[in-house]
Amino acid sequence: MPNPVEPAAPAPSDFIRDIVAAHVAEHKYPRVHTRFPPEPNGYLHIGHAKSICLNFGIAREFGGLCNLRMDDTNPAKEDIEYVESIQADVNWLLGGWAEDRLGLKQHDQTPETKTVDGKIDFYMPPVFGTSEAERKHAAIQLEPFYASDYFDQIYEFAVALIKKGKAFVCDLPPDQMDDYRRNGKASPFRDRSVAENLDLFTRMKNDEFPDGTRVLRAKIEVDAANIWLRDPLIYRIKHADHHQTGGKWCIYPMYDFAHCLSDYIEGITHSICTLEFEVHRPLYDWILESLDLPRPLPHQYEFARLSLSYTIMSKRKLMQLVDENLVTGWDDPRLPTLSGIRRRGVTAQALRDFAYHIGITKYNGLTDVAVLEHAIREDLNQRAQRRLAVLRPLKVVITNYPEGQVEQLNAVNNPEQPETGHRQVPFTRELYIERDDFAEVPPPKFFRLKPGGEVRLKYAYVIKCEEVIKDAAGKLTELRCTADLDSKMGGLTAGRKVKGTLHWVSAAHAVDAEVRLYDRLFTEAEPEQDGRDFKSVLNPHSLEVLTAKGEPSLAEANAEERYQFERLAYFTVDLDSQPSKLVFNRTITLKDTWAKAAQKG
RNA sequence: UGCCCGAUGGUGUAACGGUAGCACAGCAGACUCUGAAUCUGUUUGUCUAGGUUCAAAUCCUAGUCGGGCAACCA
Repeated sequence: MPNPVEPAAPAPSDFIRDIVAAHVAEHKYPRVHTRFPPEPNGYLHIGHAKSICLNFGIAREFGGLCNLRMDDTNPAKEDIEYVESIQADVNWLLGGWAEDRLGLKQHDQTPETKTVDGKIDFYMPPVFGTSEAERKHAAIQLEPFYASDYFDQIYEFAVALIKKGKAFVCDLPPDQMDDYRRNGKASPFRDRSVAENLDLFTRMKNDEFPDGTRVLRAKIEVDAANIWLRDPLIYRIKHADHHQTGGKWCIYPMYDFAHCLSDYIEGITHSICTLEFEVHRPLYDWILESLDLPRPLPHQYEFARLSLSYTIMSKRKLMQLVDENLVTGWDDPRLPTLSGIRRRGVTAQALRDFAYHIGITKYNGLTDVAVLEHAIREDLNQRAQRRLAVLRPLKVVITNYPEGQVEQLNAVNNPEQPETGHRQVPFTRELYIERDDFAEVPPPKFFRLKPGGEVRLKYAYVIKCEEVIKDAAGKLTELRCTADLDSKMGGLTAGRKVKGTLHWVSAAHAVDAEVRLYDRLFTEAEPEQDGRDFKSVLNPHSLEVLTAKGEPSLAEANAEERYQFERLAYFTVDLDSQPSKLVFNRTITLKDTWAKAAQKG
């Protein structure tokens, strides 16, 4: 199959890459090391793709690495189903681009542990740059990193913090603690002795207390202007089985405590996240700086998350669409999930091009979905095999063409990639054309077929519409046309200039195929504008299912290939497709300036 | 309300004290055996007010508007 090379896009530049470039120039770190740390509590979406392309793009451009890490510190919300889908999505998006930058770890690998001069250190280096085949050959099983891999180490760090007098066990009930924090009041348990804190924290770990009765808090500043510095909670009791560690723990670290330490343990240099974590950065730094760690510390940088018009991105709301069966599942082709986008027929390449085009800033804007659509079309135009298929058939009989005759005509597979060659398309007396390509009363500038008018049938003849046949109800059933039999490629009148060219299929040879015509899921650019319920603006026409007539070669269509049904849209084989029942998803329509002109009238 | 962050055409971005550029969208045209693609042209912009400077999108101050945070979520 054609495999267009990565377009020679200029290396992107943005404020984060500028920082990394400066660090590289001054040799601040031995190696640039980023990470992509999703929580396995939902499916990845196109917003995550922006982050993946940033983190792996940086690794790629600066000769570094990027770890895939499950940020799994809240077993109540997480599930193994999500860790599996995340791995699949990341592998797909990285394929042919940055898989050699992906940092993974061996199964059962544990952090290297050292204590030097009373300083504790844990380090978990990645395995990287191995292909699937190499891994199989070496019989090593690689998997993502997990924050839960470090629960022992993170626990040790918490103990270290207690010993330094920088953390304490707090017995305040949740609502009271919130109240104290809001008002900048010190917890009455703030000044417990190190020994008592150590004892209590150990007993928390040993399952002596029920959920919610005690927490471990960092001892920073009771009335700091930044609320995240007001003695934040770093460990809570939660009696829940964890998808990775099972029943081993009944206490789990909070995000703020686990994240910076996971970054440190993995040797991350640039910890890139979205803007809402900006106010957490002082806490990120405080924890690492308080622990007296021997290796270089990671630093956090924030960028604006992606918002797309006609799209919702919140995991919770996507889950709602799935749970309420408003879509068919997480991989519904109308969803902005990576699995949905993939099923729709969008390539990883197109998504990466999109990610590069939108840039990285700290401004919370709304990206026009047209930018995405443009990236998809550009990619598919290069790679898609052209085919003839009719979505809404209208029968045409060529009255001067011999009955029973079959001509095999040469059709170009992809004019953008001439080396993909040709295929044969059968032409006969009875054909189907697109219903929309005929108008009994043509609007102005209509240069498709009309009574008495002429059009070119692609790769075949110029035909003239002689007669319009209707049934008793007055419904159009058939067109009777004559062909200029000298007008096909190489013929005497092949050079005739006819304004319109139509796609068609031979009625006798056509294969039936289910086509799923997807459109935007919402009718409004901002589904949640002014607090309106996004479900109130669902597009009732986001999916239309038809049975199309396709040229015979479509029977051999395969899932890896992309197709353009000429003059209509790009399609891909759906995973529901069977040899006995073909199913195609419409990825995206071709640009249609005629539709726009016709609408304007 | 407090704290933090941001603001460049319709949208997204670049310009790092010295000619406001690019992409998408729009519009007009050329070409076309895809009303696609391709090509050409083109409309539209530095939030406001002060200040610094020979010179400000850029630096400073204030304001306006927008976003985020104030979970035993991440």
